[in-house]
Amino acid sequence: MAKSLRKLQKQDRSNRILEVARTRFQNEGYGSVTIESIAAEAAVSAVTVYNYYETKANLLLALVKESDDRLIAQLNELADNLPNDIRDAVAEFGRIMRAHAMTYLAKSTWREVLAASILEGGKQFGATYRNLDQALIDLMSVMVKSYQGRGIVSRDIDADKLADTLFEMQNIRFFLFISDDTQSVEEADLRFRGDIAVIFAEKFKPNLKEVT
Amino acid sequence: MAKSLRKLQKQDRSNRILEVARTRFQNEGYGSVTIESIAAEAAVSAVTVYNYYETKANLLLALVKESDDRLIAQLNELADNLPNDIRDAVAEFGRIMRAHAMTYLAKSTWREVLAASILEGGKQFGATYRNLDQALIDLMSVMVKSYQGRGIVSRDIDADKLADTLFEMQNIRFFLFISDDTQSVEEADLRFRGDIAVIFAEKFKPNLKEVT
DNA sequence: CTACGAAAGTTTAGTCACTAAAATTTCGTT
DNA sequence: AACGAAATTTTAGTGACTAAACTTTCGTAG
Repeated sequence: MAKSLRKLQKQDRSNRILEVARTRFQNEGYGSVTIESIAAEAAVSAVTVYNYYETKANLLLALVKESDDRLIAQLNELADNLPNDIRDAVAEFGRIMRAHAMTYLAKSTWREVLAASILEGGKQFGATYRNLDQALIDLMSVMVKSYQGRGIVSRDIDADKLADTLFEMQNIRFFLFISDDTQSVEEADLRFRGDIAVIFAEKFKPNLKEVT
Repeated sequence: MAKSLRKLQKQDRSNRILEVARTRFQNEGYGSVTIESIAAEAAVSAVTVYNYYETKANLLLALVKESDDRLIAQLNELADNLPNDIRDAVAEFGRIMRAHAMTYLAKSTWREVLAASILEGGKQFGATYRNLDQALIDLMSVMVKSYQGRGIVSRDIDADKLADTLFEMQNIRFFLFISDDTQSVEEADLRFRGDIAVIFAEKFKPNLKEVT
């Protein structure tokens, strides 16, 4: 047999809910859409929505997850076509993430996503979010290693650790960007470039060199 | 006249609410305390609580703000007694912040605080939170400049920018620490030290030195 | 020192997220 | 065809939060 009717129905209901949620959230804004109305349009009871997605915010999280593939694709494109300066590459990494986010949801909605992912903390959907992060860190790591391979970045430094630090730096800048309605994409870009410049700058006095 | 009765009463009511909230949150946990019960114990109506603090999370935020003074004091103590290595100073900065947070609230409650501060975004209480951040960045900046003054850190780098980057790096590590119930204080310390090591390490190949 | 007006608080009525449990429908199998 | 288990719906309720009507109370002008 193909797949029991029961499972197909379940899958279908789940899809319908997500589909309705997507368009409603996009058109009316996350805050103004009620679970009740999503349920009605998807022809299920509200409780069923909760059975599938636990909370309204998780429904949003599930939606966001769908866009991950596209993001990863864009970043892979960058990784396949790296600029000469690693600093430009890292800055571009951040720019792609912000641009991708902005084409997908409004800042206020992203705040709901971030808030939800923090509250979920140890639990289920929070883990989902962290999976994406790990994939992105890995990608950053590939980039860093590429520059090491080309002899641009010293082999003495631990690529994974540098990638992790750079990614998390981008992460906090993304948080701050999303948290502040007045911060433009250009401003966010500048700030992150500032971080990158500082991170890659030589910081110890040349005559007192004591880096191990 | 000293201060109109009306204002004194207002002040008193506000204090009572905060006081009740503090003990209840501490004893019963944020999630299990209802605004209704806080209002009853403070001898006001629930709506009055909302008039003063807008949301339950903001009530929590107001509470957290109270502890800021103590935190700043501890960090000032560090600034007055800096170790020889700037990396140790920055690591200690982070350690103090985490330790302070853990003595004050449980991780799950901190998650509520962080989530609320993100959701508030542009608005009022979110600004409050950002004020603390700015004070901490300034403190970090003082520290960095001290190392520059002693000739340990190069004068070529912009102290304010380095301080900003280091602070935000600590900030994201704090977020991740709070978001993950399984991450111990020791582990968080190690991760942040990893960041610091990477940030202060020389990253460009010695023979290809091309830093401006 | 009293009466009026504005400030502050309370009541009321309602929306919405979310939950537990009882009742009902529906698929799969014997 | 019929039983049992899976899944959904119904029901009833809690708690955060809000708008608006209503009431109390302080400050002051007469």
